[in-house]
Amino acid sequence: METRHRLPAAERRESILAAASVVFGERGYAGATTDQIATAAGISQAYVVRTFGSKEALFVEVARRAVGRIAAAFRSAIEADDGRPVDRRLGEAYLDLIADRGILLSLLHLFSLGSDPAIGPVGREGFLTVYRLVRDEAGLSPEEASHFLAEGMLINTVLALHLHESEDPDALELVTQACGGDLSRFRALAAG
Amino acid sequence: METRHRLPAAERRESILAAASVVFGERGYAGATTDQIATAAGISQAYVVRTFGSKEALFVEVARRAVGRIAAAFRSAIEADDGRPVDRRLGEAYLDLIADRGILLSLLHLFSLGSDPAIGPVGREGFLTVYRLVRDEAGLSPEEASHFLAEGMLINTVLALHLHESEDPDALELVTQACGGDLSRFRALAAG
DNA sequence: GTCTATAAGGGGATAGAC
DNA sequence: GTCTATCCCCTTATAGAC
Repeated sequence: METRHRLPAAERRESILAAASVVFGERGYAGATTDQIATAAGISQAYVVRTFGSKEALFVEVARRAVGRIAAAFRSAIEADDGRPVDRRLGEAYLDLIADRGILLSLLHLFSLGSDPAIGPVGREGFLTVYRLVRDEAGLSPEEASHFLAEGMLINTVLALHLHESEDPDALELVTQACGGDLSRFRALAAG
Repeated sequence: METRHRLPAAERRESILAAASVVFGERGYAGATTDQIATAAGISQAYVVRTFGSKEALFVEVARRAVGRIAAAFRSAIEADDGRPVDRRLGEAYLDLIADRGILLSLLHLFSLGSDPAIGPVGREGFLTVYRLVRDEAGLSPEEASHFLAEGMLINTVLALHLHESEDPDALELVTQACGGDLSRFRALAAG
C-alpha cells in the first residue's frame, strides 16, 4: 500500500481496477461514484476517469476481468482432477472466489443490468461464457450446469445481502446450505 | 389508463407503486430516477416524491409489496393441493410471477443492496421471510428450501439479463432449464 | 503520471400556486 | 390532489498546470 506518486501506467490501471471492483461490488454500477473509487485507490477522481475514459468503460473492464477470473478458476479446477466429481471441484473453486468479494458482487450487479444498452450485452456474454464453460469443458449436462449456476446465484445473493453476518439462526442455516456446509470462506471475510 | 387529475390518494399511491416497480426493476434503485417513475405513472416528479416522502421510502415500499406478493402466491400454492408435490406447485407459482416483471426484478435489486444501511435490513428480512415460508409453511427441508431459492435466483438473473430474448441457442437451452422446461411465462413477456 | 479547478448536467427535494 | 418553478447538491468529465 501507499507507494503513491508515479506508478507505471499498467500498475496504476491494476490498482484502480482492484479498487473499482470492491466499490462497484458494494454499491452497484449506478450507486458507485468515481470519487469513491478514486479514494479507495488513493488517487484523484479526475485521474480515474482519465485512465479509463469513462465510468462505464471502467465498469465494463471490471466486469470482463471478473468473468475471466471465474473462467480461470474453473479451468484450474477442471484440470486438477483429484478424484472428486468435477462439480464438487467447481463448487469449491467458486467458494474460493468469495475471498475477493468484489469479483462475485460486481458480477451480481452486472447481471442485473441486462436492460442497459451498453452493459447488457457484456452481461449476457459473460453469463453464457460461464455456462458454456461448465457444460462443455467440465462436461456437465445442461441440467447439471443450470443447477450449478443456480447455486452460484444463491451464493452471490447471500453474499450481497450480508446474510453471513446476520445473527439470525435461520440466516446461518441458509448460508450453511448455500455453501454446502463449508462456512470457512464466509467466516474468513472481514465484516464490512 | 389516463384517468388523470384527482384520483383518491389510495388509488394514486397504487398507480405510483406499480410504475415504480417496473422502473426500479429495470434500472435498479440508484439507476432509476423519480422523474422516470413519474413519467411512467403519468404525473409530475414532484408529486411522486411528495407522496412517499423520498425515493428511498418509495423503493422500500415497492420492495415490501413485492415480498408480500410472493408470500401470498406461495401460500395459495401451498393450500391448493392438487396432488402434485408442493415444490412443484411453488415453482409454478414463482413462474407465474414473471408476468409482472417488476416484482421479481425489484427484488433482485433489493437483494443486491445489503450494504445499504437503510435498504439492507429490508432485503435481509424479505429474503428470510421467503425462506421461512417455504421451509415452515410448505414443509421443505432446509436443503430443499435452499435449492428452491437457488433456482429462483437463477430465474431472476435470466430475466434481468433478458436471456429469454436472446437468439443464442445456448441462451435458449439455459432458459429452458431454468424454468423447468415450461417456457410459456417467458414467451408471454413483451420484449422490452 | 498525476493533480487542482471547474464546467456542465442531472436529480431529489421543497415552496407555493391552483 | 396535483402542478410548475426552482434550489442546491452531487457527479462525471474536461482543461490545463506541474
